[in-house]
Amino acid sequence: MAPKRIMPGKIRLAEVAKLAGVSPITASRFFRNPQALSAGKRARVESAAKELGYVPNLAARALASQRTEVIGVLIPSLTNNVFSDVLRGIYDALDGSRYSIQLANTRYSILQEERLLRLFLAQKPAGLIVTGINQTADSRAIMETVDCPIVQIMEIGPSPVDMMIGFSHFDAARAAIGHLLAQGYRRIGFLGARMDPRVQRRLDGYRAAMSDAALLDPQLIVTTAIPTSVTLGGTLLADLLAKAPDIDAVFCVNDDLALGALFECKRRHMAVPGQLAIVGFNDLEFMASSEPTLSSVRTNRYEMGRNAAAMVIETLEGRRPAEPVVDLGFSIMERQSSARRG
Amino acid sequence: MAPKRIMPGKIRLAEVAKLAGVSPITASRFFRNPQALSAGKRARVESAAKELGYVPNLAARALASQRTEVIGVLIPSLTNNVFSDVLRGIYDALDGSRYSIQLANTRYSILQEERLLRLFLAQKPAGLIVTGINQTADSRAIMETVDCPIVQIMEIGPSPVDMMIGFSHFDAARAAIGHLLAQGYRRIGFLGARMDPRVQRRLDGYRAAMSDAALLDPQLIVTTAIPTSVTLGGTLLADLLAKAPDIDAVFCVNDDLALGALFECKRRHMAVPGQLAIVGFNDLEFMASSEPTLSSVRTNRYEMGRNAAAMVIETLEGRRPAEPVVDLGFSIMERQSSARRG
DNA sequence: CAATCGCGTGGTAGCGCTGTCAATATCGGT
DNA sequence: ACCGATATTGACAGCGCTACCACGCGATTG
Repeated sequence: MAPKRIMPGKIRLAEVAKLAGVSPITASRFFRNPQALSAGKRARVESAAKELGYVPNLAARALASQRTEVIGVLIPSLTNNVFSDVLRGIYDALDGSRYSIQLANTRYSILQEERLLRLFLAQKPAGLIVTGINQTADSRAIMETVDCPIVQIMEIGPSPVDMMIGFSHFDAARAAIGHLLAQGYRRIGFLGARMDPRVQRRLDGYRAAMSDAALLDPQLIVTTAIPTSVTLGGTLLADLLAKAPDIDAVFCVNDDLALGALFECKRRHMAVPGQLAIVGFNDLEFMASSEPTLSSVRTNRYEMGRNAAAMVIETLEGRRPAEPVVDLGFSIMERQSSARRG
Repeated sequence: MAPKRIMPGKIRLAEVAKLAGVSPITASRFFRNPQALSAGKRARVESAAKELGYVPNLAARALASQRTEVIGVLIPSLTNNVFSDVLRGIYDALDGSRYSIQLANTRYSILQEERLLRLFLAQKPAGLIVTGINQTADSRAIMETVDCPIVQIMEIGPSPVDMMIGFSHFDAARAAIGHLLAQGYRRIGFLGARMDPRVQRRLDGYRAAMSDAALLDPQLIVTTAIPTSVTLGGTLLADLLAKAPDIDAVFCVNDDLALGALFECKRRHMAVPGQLAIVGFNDLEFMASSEPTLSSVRTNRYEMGRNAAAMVIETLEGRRPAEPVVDLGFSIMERQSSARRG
């Protein structure tokens, strides 16, 4: 005899349909496209579902419809609080929607990213959010053939795979240097860690600004591939001071380095900004309440995540955003650590 | 005529089985329980799968087997870097395994947690990781009837739903106060934000230690429901100093508050630890490189996440951990900010 | 030597939902 | 009153995989 794996007491769509006095397919439509039903049936199905406590089986739905309601998110790091802000934005945007997140960590490796991308795509995600614009050629090719909305976040560039939201790291860094120049600083050092593509572009922005002012000097630049930390900020500043003792300011590629640099100054009894001005990047919360308060480049990370997720959802719902590339910009937060010189 | 939705060129298990010259069911077994196959067929299926680039359809698998390979994770906050360390541990532990993570944010609400729990459970997760031991009665009841491994993380308590990994916040706070007392401090303030259950237990630990030393004074305690931040640390310290100007030390329930308190001291030209000793909680990276370096209570957050995920996997694979409750402990990191008095 | 056991394998039928298309009901216009 | 167009609804089959059982075969047992 044929084995019947009956699930006793389980509430399926069929039960809801039966209670509502409609066919299963009509009940199904209620969940996917409610306005296609007449008001009467809509109400009946709704109350039947509520009464029975119906919860759709996502696996069955995914199998039958050949797509999922999962948005894949690829970020390079879970440690970096920059990404936790972005993630928070993404989760907030999806809260209450039918979509959920599948998160994966590329660890700043584009090969790892490609592997994860293939893994995600095999499960037919509803959409994809990827970090940055430096994917492998294969990754890019794959993404271009996939027919789900894709948003590249954190930065903007010339040729989006699909959509893009972020800001110009080059411009932001250049503006930060512009601010220091305007405040009267001349020997402006650069502290960089990890040196991922976006940090690299900040370095390019620094170079451009310094070069335009005829102040570029390789001695002013200290970088490392080591992941960033507050401790590292102190170490790098020490290195920089050894190479170029006459610096009057430092631009740090992130706020952790800036904080570490500040502590290093305290340790050396160097006045900030009296002897050394400091500017960070990202404008994390603590920058506004340190002593002295630390100048930084504010980036809109939460909004980036939130809008990226919103763009995916809008596209999925047929309301494709008018502008596929969104520049969220940045702003220079001028605080005590970069007060006008002298 | 019946509509056939044929998927052209798609590689299904049937294709793999055909190429390997076995039945689909044998091919299926290869992926679920390889050692049940004879060596010959195992090799044949393996090479066939590789040759065709077969990727299993997770939705079909979930539908047919009535379970998923998803481990649900409920955490209260995405912002708090304490949780990002835990998450990193979880993701690292699952890396390379067949399991994936479904993450949800309870925003410190146990009602929200209950809602998310129901949502997760409806999709039959392979396992569950939840934060803390303060669930609603309903949540607890639900969890106790579910037959998947569940790990409660961040703290330990008397009656685990299933498994548990963490440490005693009470003991940790009491030990921190014990350290300050041993260093000669007597008027020790308490700074608390958010006041979630774990922070509450730290307060209890503080109270116990102070009470044992006959030093407890309500004026020494400043708490708020506001979420924590560095800025808030400064504000709370200012409040405390207004209430009790004669304090000689502060215990902060987390490191952000401690950093904020440090900056507030600098602003007031109060020497640390000369006029005020500071001890934080969690031992985030910056605590060791501030000026002065800040004492803290080290908690093993990464290990907590990593072990929690490992415990779930072990249970799923039939190797249930010998000890269902794991105390990861803590350690007092004694640094400059709580140097011996005088 | 027959009865039993267990391993490796395959056949069959469904898991719960939705795509496709046909069928019916409703409606305005002539 | 008739026609075609539009809104609603339903029947059917199948998405890709696995649970359940059956079966054949050699090994074990008394």
